[in-house]
Amino acid sequence: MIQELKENYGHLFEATLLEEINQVGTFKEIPEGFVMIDIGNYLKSMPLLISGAIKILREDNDGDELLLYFLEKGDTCAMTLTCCLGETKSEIRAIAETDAKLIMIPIQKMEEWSAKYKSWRNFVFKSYHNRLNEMLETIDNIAFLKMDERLLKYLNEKARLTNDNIVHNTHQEIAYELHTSRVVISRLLKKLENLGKIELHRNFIIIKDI
Amino acid sequence: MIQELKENYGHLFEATLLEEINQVGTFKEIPEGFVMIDIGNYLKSMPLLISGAIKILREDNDGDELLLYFLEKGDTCAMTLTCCLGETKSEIRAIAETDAKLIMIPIQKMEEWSAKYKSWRNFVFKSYHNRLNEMLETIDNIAFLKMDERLLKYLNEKARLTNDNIVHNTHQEIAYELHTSRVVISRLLKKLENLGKIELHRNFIIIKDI
DNA sequence: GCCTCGCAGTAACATTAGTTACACTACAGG
DNA sequence: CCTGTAGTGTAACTAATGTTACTGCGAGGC
Repeated sequence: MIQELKENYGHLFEATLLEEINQVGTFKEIPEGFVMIDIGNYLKSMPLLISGAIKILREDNDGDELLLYFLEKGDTCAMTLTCCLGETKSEIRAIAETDAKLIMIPIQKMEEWSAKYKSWRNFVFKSYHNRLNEMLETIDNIAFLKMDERLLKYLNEKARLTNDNIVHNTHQEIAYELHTSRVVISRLLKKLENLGKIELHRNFIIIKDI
Repeated sequence: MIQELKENYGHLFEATLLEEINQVGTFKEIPEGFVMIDIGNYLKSMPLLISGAIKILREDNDGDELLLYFLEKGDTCAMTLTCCLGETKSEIRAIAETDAKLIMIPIQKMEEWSAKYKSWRNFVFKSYHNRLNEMLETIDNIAFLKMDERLLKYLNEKARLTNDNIVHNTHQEIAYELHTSRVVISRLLKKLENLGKIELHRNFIIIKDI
């Protein structure tokens, strides 16, 4: 593990902390689609993401979903942080968007390292900072943009994440994540295709003007 | 100052920390409507709220606003925390919703106390936690609720905050905060009045079924 | 008292999004 | 090769929200 840890977090943490992480952390590989955290779960460890992408979702009372944001390499889950400390249930669902590698840290270490390592504190604060900003952007998207703009952003974000201009999703899946209906998505996608921005196929979409 | 500090934060912080806060903090009273932080500001101190309420707003490119959430007694501004650490500009606007009292802490103390006092770390983490949850709730409101439900929630929240079942706002002001138009708000308010939930007057609204 | 201006009520219409229904097609599995 | 199913395209309609335009009211300033 130490190799991947160093590569991704070496510039953030001092050697002694890296050593501690190496000792208590567990390396994990998870497959695309794996539900890492579900709403209502209690969390016993926090993840440091090495590679891949995790999508964070919110659910309403009717079970309808909404995509909040994605986590990438070098990120951790701020929700986990708050859950661990407050010992409250998870408010969100986390699903592997792609295959992913990560290191799980037992939560007791959170507090211990926060006292001991400045770099750890900074990392935790920075994670919160990033997450708050992503939440802000999500709010901007929902509140200020129309569905067609949100859709286009969504497609571009997906393409960026997977480093691939082909988005492998059905209209139905997209509709879930944007919290709307399949028909609406099909309609808007067709409009985007007519504008020459994308190319529609069964089960995948080619993004033409990233 | 020490009196109000003790009353509001005495149970959170140990005596030595309270003493430090007392030494470096500045007591401030601000009037309703005062713009404490604006978008783009750099922040040099963080506020501990003693009394009153602060509203936190987001703005889009067209200058249209959206209410994110309110801060109350015992809260601090998580955005300030992240701004201080990252030395980035503020992404939000903070306006005193009512007259308010607060203690301003120079940001250098943030890091110092985080290393020194467990209770301070917990306070900071808990603040982040609260803010993230409030952002989540805001997202829920915008994404999952219709405008009439959002409006009702807004009115009830206002009444709760000011401890008064009369909301002193024009329709236009409400429209700004919910990011819609005055006509829409007037229409929905009239509907709520017909349902017996509120009573409309010039410049204020009486909430009847809190 | 009169005038002005901000506030609120409402109609009429446009746009956006959500819903229902149905047709068509590609693909997997027998 | 046939068939079932999931995915997609599209029409027709409803609901929700946004926009424009106009009216009337009430309080403060002169």
